[in-house]
Amino acid sequence: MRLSRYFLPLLRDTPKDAEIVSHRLMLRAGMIRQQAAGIYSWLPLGLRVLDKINRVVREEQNRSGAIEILMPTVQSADLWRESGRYEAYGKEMLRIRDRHDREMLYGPTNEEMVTDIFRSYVRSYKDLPLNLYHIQWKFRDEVRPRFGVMRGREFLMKDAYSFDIDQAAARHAYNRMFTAYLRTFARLGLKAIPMRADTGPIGGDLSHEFIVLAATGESEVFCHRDYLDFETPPADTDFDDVAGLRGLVERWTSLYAATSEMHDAAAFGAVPADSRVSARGIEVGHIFYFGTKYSEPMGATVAGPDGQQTPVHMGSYGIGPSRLVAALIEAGHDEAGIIWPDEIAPFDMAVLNLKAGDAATDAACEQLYRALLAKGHDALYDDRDDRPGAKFATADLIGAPWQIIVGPKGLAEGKVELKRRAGGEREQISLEAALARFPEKAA
RNA sequence: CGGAGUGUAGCGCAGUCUGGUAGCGCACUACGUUCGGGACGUAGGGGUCGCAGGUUCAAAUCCUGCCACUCCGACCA
Repeated sequence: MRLSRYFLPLLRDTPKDAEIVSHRLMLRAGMIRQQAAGIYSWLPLGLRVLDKINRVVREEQNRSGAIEILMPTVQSADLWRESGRYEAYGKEMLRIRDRHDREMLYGPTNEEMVTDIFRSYVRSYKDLPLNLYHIQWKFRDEVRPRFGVMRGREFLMKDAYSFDIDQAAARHAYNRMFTAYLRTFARLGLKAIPMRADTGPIGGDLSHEFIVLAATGESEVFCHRDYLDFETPPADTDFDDVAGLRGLVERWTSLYAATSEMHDAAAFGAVPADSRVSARGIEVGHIFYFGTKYSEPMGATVAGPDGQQTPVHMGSYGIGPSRLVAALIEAGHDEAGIIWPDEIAPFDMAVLNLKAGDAATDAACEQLYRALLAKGHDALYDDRDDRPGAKFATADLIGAPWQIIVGPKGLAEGKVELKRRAGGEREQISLEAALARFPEKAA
């Protein structure tokens, strides 16, 4: 992308409403625009990041055996009356009437709807296990939205729903998703620790929140230090290996870890003092097993091996990609701007033309830029006729993992500068050598 | 929903107490000089002062009502 033809509305002054660093940087980098309290437009740079997070989330969901669908944002109240939640959900649910005065709602979650889909088609235990997910906008009319997209009213959520014949099978579905979540957050460069959690209005009796430790986190959390060094399940994990996943989850839940609601001071006190971590955390994922809470009232049953109809055991599993954008910035930034993980960065590298209009510099940049595109990289080419300082500042702010700095001085010696955003390491190398650093990228 | 604030140009702010032609910095436009870590000069453009009433010769400023947004608390992917 040529910056001169892009839409990247950067701000030099920080809007006063932005309190936390991720919100400030998202506004300054032109990623989002607030439209109302807790409601945001996603501008090109922000959308790129969101899409890249979604891609990782999808890959790991698919790997675990979940199947993607897409359900609507607007739902019928009737469906929610079946589960009893239309009354129970309260003012957080945005209720709407259509032109025929039918009661509708903007979905805060999709248990009812996915259960309806399930009961409409699935008749036999032989079709289980089944896990359906979608990535869709949700609306929860929070009393007090804050921290930008960290706690918006409208937010993007990946929500998966598992259907199994009995509790033991559902437990394995839970473990599959648990494992997928560990992988997802690790791929995003985040250390997310699963913590026993309260189940809230979703219901059920088995639930974990995945918490990223961060100074600006909303909740107080307590855990064993060893979790920070636990290894991530590998990509070739066998998601059908019941015993293997059970062992994995047992290990990841063997040590103390709890949010403040579930905190047990005595149990935490039993952890050796130098292993106690008491910190703040950002909830980036939440998984639940809730048995037949929805399948029973809504009649989601299948025929078992004995021919009898039995309600299916369900679980639901949420990740907030829009919140993850903020969490990633909280975890990766410095004074100059955002430092993205390579896989999530909106652009893989920025080519900085330090003297746009200079024939030799322009030619070198063009050559570099086209070659990078041809190799499948998302390259950003800063071809604006602007001062070098402004270009460095822009590149630092938006956080491309690499900067390739091309100017007349370097070119006179046949060199360009390659700079790593994360550590700031720089080296002067030939244009060809710089290009060789970025091999063909798989689509 | 309780408490505290803020609404003046795209962003950050002054002006409001004490009513009298709407300002500053950045950004934007034009020209010139600059150019390896957010330059400088000159000349410009851009505002129903959140909205609606009221008081007054005169309202950004005073009064009343409303709306929006932010922060602290209780609640939450």
